[in-house]
Amino acid sequence: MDLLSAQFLGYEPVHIEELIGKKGKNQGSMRDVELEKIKEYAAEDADITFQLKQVFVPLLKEKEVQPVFDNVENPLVRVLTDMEFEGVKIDVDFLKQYSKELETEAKRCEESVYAQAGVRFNLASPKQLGEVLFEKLQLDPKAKKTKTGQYATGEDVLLKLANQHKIVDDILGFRELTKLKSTYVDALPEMINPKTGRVHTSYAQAVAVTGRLSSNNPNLQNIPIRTARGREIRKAFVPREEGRVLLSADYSQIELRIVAAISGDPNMCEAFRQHKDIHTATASKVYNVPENEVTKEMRYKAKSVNFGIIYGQGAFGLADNLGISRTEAKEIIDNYKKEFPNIQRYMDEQVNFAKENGYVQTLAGRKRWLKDINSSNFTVRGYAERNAINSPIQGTAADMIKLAMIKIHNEMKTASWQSKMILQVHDELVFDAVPGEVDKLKELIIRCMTTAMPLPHEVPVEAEVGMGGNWLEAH
DNA sequence: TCTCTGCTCAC
DNA sequence: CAAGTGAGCAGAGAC
Repeated sequence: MDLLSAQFLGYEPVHIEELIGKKGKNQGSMRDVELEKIKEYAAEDADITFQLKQVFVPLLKEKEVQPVFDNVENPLVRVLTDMEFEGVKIDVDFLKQYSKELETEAKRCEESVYAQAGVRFNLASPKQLGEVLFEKLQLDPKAKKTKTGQYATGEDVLLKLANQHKIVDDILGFRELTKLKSTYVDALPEMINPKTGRVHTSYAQAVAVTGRLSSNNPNLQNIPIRTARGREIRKAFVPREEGRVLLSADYSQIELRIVAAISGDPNMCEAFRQHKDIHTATASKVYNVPENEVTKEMRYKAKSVNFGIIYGQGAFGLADNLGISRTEAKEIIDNYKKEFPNIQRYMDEQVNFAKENGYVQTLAGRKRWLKDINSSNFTVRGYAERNAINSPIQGTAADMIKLAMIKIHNEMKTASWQSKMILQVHDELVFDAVPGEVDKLKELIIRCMTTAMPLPHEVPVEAEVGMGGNWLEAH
């Protein structure tokens, strides 16, 4: 859904691009298909449900997904429409000020790079940067190239050169600062709808193949949080009015809980049932030490393995990721498989199921078709096999939060609350709340998120909620 | 002006 | 060969 289609659900039409007098740069094809279809069927005065089925059924492939359509996607349309319509307030003054700071800092990094390189060039061009680093400065005689023959200058490549030349810090600094400035700090104020004074994202319901939502114009699902400078940007996401607060609720380790539950692995299920720190518990098993003797490094490595499992990562990837030898990586993975035997079995089962049936599915019955699963090409087949492992996990998490959103939205609507659900970021929901409703809202959110879709083997689902004067504080 | 590429942000 | 799902920016080059 997007804001435009709101008019067919009884809202006044608000079209961001028209109001700003500027066309969106990246008009997703789904959005256009959706709009055309809706216009077409609206002209025939057809029922909205029917209209949307015309849109989604061909995309999600036939009737077998009907339960997912009827129980999840169709009810979710109204929820997303409301969220898009409500939008989120942005503190423009804060961003304007921050933009200047980023500009100054970026300039300093840039000048420092030119001074150290002994030439001036366009630092924002990976092509030019590669030539400077690997031809003029000769930082790595075995420098990797991209498929188009340029030198690769991605973050991972540069980090490996960091102890060789001080220039690397300034290059990475420049990259971080200009990324933040161009993608968020300068772009967001431009996206404010003059009528509402807020930014209204569009959620795409049928773009991500796993069943996740995606967000665009602007994308509010990739607002920085990892670095200190990036995190600042979240301070600009504020309640719509004086006196209101932002509330943020996160699922805790939802994908790992889903792995545990659908694989039925006894050790991992038990760790969750006992409310243990899952990465510490994993490290304890893998390294065969008591939990109180798990070191930071052991936990860090176990965490990496846990995430790798979700993606179908192998020893090579783990070694690369952790900067350890492939022998050590293989040892860790072998131990992991031994301690959590059902996880390996689950992965094999998913791949075999896909090979026989041509698809895999989530707990709610959402399917992902994998046409390459029996390919004779190793690379192509390997990719499909990792999809077979990952999709049910990522997709089940998507099913769960969507069901929670529907329940929360229904209850808020029925009781005519003034607080609004405004954002979804895969495992997080954000609310713009009035103070008088905060307590009951917190209760509602936690209750719905944790019970919307109970997991097998009594694996508990947990969610945390925070509150504050901006998105950063709410975390 | 459009499209592709490389890169980087999120979960 | 080697880690899943997305969106958006600037550069580079085709037209």
